[in-house]
Amino acid sequence: MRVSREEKDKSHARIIASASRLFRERGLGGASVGDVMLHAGLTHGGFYKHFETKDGLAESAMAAAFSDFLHLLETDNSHEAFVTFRALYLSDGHKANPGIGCPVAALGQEVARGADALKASFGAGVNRVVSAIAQSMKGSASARRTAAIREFSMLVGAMVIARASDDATAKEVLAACREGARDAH
Amino acid sequence: MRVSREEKDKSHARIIASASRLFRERGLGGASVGDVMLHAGLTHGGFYKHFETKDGLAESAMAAAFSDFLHLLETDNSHEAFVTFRALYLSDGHKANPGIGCPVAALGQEVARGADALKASFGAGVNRVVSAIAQSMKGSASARRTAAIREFSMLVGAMVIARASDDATAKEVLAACREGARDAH
DNA sequence: TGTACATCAGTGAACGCGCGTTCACTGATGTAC
DNA sequence: TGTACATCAGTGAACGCGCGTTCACTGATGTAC
Repeated sequence: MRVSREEKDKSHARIIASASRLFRERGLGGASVGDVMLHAGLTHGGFYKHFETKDGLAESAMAAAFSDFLHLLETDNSHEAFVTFRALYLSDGHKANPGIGCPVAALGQEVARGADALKASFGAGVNRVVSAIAQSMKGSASARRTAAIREFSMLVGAMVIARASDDATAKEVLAACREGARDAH
Repeated sequence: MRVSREEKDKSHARIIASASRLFRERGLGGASVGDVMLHAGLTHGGFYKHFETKDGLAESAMAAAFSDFLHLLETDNSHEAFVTFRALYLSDGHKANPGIGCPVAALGQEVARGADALKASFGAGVNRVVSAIAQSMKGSASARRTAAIREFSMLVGAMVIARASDDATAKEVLAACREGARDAH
């Protein structure tokens, strides 16, 4: 049965929120359209009233994931906020909950094999992260940007390595990167 | 028709080499058993004379990928060899050719969602990389190890970000990490 | 404001497709004598 | 060394399954008068 315009908008938002989480948890290929719709409280057939293809959903879901992920850093650009952000990034909680964590550490490799449109919007997300981190640093604009890129690269790499390894290796990698952070400040 | 024991061993090696490359290029889910066998010059049906499941192949292929990838670093532990290794890692050539590159940057996220057995052998590969990098560094054993972990994390993160982004962002990220490397030495 | 009708969000069955895996078969290899 | 037979690597058709997508249908919503 038809639902009101308002209800449709709510469904749309639920579909994106569901996809944003499930894609990060299971991968773009690991979460089906049916899974996403079920999680949004709908059935799979209605999906195409909201998106033309699964790829279209992926793009919207990724943009939403970057916005969620950047919320702390974009609303508070103090050095303390960045220290908190980095500690959360390298935490066991982040390792265990990719669905509400960094989209780069969760989806980067699948995006790398995806369409150019997806990479373009992913690159825009990366730039938002780098700019937000650079805000909280000291030095010239270009030095801050370079440092922010290196810092973010280390965070992403550490989380990818930790999630893909046995527990002992994961613990050591996260601890080593936390230590490095302490030395640098 | 049956082939000789020697021919079977050659087939086995070709299947692993083919999988090692195709998995890194297309992902574990993106390269089918049929693709791998075709690339090895065989037909799909014979696969199960060599491996019990596709997962079993993934484990063998990943071990082979780590060995290929570590060849330079494990045969020459000089500081110069490491500088070369890092320059190659952050090169456009590595970005464009995941099939013959770092297995962590290519497959980490899929391994993270895989079975514990896969993560254990992946973690062993990570430890080989970290040990090899640490060999080429200065300082106490534990300081070298921590520094090696941070260095490798940065390399992996930079490559994941570069491959998943638009060209301009990718270029900037690889350049920033190359610069950081120069500063540190 | 009421009424008649067109619209369309959501449902659930169905589609074609590619996947991992199984299987009957072939014929050269390896082995027992 | 030669022969007869069992083994088994490789082939290609077939399987069941889940996927993205399509479609006919339903009935409440939105709109024209």
